[in-house]
Amino acid sequence: MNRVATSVIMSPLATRLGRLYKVDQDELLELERLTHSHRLYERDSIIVERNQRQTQFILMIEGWAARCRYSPDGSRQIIHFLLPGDLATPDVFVIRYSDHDIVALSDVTVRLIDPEALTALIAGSNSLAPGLWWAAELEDAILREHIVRLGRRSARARIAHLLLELHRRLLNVDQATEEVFVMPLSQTIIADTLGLTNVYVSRSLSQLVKDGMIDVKGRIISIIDRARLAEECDFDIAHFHENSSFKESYMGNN
Amino acid sequence: MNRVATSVIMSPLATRLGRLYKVDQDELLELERLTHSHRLYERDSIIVERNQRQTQFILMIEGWAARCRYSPDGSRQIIHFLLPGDLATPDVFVIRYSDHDIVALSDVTVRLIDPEALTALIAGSNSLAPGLWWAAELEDAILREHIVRLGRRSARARIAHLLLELHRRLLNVDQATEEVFVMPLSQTIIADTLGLTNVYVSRSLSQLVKDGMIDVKGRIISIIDRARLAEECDFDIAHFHENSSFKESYMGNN
DNA sequence: CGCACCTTTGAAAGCTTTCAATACGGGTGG
DNA sequence: CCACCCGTATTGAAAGCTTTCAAAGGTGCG
Repeated sequence: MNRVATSVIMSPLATRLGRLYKVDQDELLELERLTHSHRLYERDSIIVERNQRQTQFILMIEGWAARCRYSPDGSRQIIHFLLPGDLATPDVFVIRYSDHDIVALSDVTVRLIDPEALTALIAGSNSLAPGLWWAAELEDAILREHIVRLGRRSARARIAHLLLELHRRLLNVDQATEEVFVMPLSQTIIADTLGLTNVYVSRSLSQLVKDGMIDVKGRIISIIDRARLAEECDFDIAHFHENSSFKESYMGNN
Repeated sequence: MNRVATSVIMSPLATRLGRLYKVDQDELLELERLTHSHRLYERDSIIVERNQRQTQFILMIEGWAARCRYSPDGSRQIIHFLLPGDLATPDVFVIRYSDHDIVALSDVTVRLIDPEALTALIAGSNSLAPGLWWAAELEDAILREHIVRLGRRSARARIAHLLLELHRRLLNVDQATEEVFVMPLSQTIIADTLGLTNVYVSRSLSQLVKDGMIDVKGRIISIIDRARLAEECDFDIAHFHENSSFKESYMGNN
């Protein structure tokens, strides 16, 4: 835990960009070698604060974080989970003040990159810009999916859908096997994500277990019957845009 | 209705970018003069279809449209409203196939711009790229706000919040007065947006009217008591990022 | 005038929350 | 090694918000 990855080992972001969006390996290495510093955050600490001036391009290396908003009554809505390889502040180039908090849900390691250094690197590359842009668009797609989940699905289906989504995202950064993954979230955090209460998350989750679709052992989730799970919540991986490539984009060499 | 704006009159997008993000007027004129074609869509027609290959940068000129997703049971979730001046396909540069539908909610006029022509224009400009990027980030902020709305607010508050948000967005493109705006949406469409039923939208909306917060006459909405409305739903315009400027961004000349 | 679409209203049912109490699990100290 | 503790998870019963089903009332337009 909290060990800082060395530069020779590909970061989770590079893994995703290379594997899923066919970004050139050598340009990914440039990204890895870019001057930067790592920073650790303990669980429950604030990585970015709402209304705070943003100055760094922040990249998730290890651990889980979340974008969230707090309401006056103290309730919290988790907007998006940030996993290893995700861009925490893709908007640092054009937005000065963050409109939400980013909090660490586990101990977290991030990389801080100077926006101007990144701009310079991108200028000398032809696959990095579309690659990073693709990663940012991927988050948008997940946000849209989250809206559908909140607006049109039952508690059971919301939970099933979230599990499948997180599993897929972890698979894409080599942090899950085909059937098992670690989800460091309390049921209260899941509730804050899905617009439910922790009590009802407990009830619904144990129903999924009883129905033989998943298995839960502490923070370890096993997908037992993916087909039934996916059918129940209308899960579709199309929105992960995994069959794209920068070479086929309008920013590629086509 | 459906009259095509001439190139000399600033499009709603240019209005927003100039006024809210301080993009240079002359560069905005370049954008207006860019080769392009207009296209009309009737109400209920499909502007972009899910899984369809995207090829054009589409700009909303007139009318309302929505990003939406249909579930197997036939229910629909509206993800985001597209108003005049909005970017319908900001992701055309890096995403090949759309993950959702864009449908016309009223008769709609759009501008179709060739992505490569836009790329060329942006390359010769220094405020257009951050401007368009800012507009895209603004949509992200609205999506995040929508998630909070769906996850953590009552039906009443969801409706109040949506009304205030749409009012603000229309104000920013000169399509509303301080108190009144036209919302060409049936209550069923509002329900599809807010994760409710049309019946309950009707009940909640008439409560807001009875409580003297708003007035509804057909499609014309009047904000009567903005303060109370905003307080009830915790509305905050910070996420519109209206006090930013490209000159203060990492892509500006700072 | 009549049809199509939209809104309103009532009553019953349903999903989820609330409140409150009990159980579990992992780490610490005796 | 066991007792204790704290955060987390589970369970029950009652209440509440929203949906469903159904029917009636409006509104605009050909």
